Amino acid sequence: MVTIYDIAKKANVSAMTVSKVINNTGRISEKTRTKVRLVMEELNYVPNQMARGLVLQQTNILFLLITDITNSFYTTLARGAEDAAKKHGYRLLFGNSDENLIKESEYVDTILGTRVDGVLFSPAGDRSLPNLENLRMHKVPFVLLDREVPGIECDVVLGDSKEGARQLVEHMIAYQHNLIALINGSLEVSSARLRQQGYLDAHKLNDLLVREDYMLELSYEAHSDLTTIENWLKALSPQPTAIVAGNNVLAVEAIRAILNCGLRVPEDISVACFDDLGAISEITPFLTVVAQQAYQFGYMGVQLLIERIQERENVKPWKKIILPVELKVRKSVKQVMVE
Amino acid sequence: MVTIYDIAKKANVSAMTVSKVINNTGRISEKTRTKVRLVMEELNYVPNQMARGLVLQQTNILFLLITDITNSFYTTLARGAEDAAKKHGYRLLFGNSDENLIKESEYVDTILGTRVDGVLFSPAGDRSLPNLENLRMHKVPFVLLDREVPGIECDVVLGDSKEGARQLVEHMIAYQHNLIALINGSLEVSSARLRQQGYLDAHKLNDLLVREDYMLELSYEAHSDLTTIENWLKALSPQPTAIVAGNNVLAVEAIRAILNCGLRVPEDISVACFDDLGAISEITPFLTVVAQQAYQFGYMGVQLLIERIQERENVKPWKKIILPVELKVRKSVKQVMVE
DNA sequence: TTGTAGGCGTTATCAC
DNA sequence: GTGATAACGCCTACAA
Repeated sequence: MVTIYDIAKKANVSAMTVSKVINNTGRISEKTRTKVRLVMEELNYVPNQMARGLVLQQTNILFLLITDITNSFYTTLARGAEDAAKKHGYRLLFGNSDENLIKESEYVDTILGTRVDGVLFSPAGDRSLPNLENLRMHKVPFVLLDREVPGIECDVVLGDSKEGARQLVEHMIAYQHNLIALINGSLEVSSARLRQQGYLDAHKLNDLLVREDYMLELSYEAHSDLTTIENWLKALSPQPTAIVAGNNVLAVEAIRAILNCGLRVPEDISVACFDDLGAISEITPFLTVVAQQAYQFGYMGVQLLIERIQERENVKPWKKIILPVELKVRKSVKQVMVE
Repeated sequence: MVTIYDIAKKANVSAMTVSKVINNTGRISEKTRTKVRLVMEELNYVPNQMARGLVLQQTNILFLLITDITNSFYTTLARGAEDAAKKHGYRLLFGNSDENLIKESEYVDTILGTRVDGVLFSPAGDRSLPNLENLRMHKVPFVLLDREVPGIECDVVLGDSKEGARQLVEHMIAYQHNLIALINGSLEVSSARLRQQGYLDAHKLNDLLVREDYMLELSYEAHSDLTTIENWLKALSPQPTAIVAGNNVLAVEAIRAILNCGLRVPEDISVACFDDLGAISEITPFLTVVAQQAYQFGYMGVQLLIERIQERENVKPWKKIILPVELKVRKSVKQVMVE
């Protein structure tokens, strides 16, 4: 491993001089500067960030923890975070918790151990609280993405979940549906609660009866537990004519379950959901969705985070950004014929 | 920041004793062990991995660099790598190069600086060579994923690109197509070359004429340069009845371009490609693809990497794993009516 | 069983 | 302009 001492020896200067050349600090004559630079090139020197981080107490690295690397919402978000981080001169590292609290806490350990400068955190749910408190206790700045966690105050970037769910339901209603079910993520996740609230609000506003058994609580993560959905569907009487899904993963599972039951979408049951699918939506525009500005989640999250890192002690009030949603009407919702 | 010295002071022992408790090394009495553990809990101690890495010269961290975090092939691969890394007690960090050599080399700098133990590397293309040589020069073990790079010897996990392309073309031929075009990634990427080779082989084997202007060389990355495809398509005479795309991103772009031209898929032009799309394929099984075992790429890649890390100097021969492909016939290819 | 000394690679401070 | 010294937090080797 090449160190500044190797450089120093070969360039006939002290290690300190090398360090100064590297960091452009202090006064160095142009002659020694180029000499040192040459030797660095020659020896392929790369500064050891661990040693650097040790003394500087900062790494210039941001960490992004997402809950499902397989979901295009989060990968698009990641692209946004990446671009913003780059713009501000930070490196970005990713982690994937898989909606799993254990994995999440392992990542928090990595984060704490690695001493990254800040974290963009998409929490698995309300029970992520200890993990966040852990971060807070160790004074690691973080910004929550997509989900809030009761009990912790911080900067956060959210989508307008309640409004989105309301739009989804009202879209169904506009198409003459009045038996509208909800397949949702765990109610231990803030967005799921808000989406349920939006679902309920829309019912109330339109004088529609809410049936308790029409609301199925699952998990946002892909677990392919299709039989649960199938059994739930079969047990419902009357059968809903429409299903709103809490996110795209659940929508896909719902549709698979519907097909497994020998029914069709949208002929027999209409489906719409939160979050768009990937590029495929553009060529087979099938699923009607409430799209979120995924890229912006990441981009703005990084901005909030960097502000927070740079102000440090300067206790600004926490910011909450709520990004608007957009209904994209496609083909998975059928107009019900009124007899 | 809590250090082992803080623990030591509070527990009335030396820092060394604390270190031994943390690492389960040396002989420590049960009494002091629990005493130290208690204080660690109380003070919420987290070992500083930078300091640790500095002296140990290893981090227990693996790095996965992918070229397109937005492509489900790579995210599924990432899940596989994650699971394998976890199984072996390593942490996994991700990076996304976006098929961009500059970003790639920046990540290499991060990798080098961070002193991770090993790297899973999906190179942007042949011109990634300097980046790989950089890794090699610094003795960082790495495994190439999905693409080879001429000029560097190393472990590698590949898909059977040539065979897959051949199957794609022969599928078209079986459906009576004989005007089959190819939209491919840059020929500076090994997989694109092999896919072109498979395309050519299939033509030869079936006594089909190869038209130079039927082969369009673009980039695997999503750049939405639709007009290029549109203009190319319009200039072709006779117009192809089928298009094979080098990957899923290109297929989506091809289809969009076709639609923009006022044509339909598959009625006017059939399309099939390499790599499956995400979960959506299961509910709207539209695009005919040659699917790769994405998860296995990551999983096996980590296994190769860890073997390499642990053997270190023990110069085993390089391994090349070629994963088989699977044709999934769906609806984007039309049977041509033979007059 | 526990503690001391030295060093991993870097930088801040201050003297020359 | 340049360099010696100490420190960042931890671990190995050795001593007590």
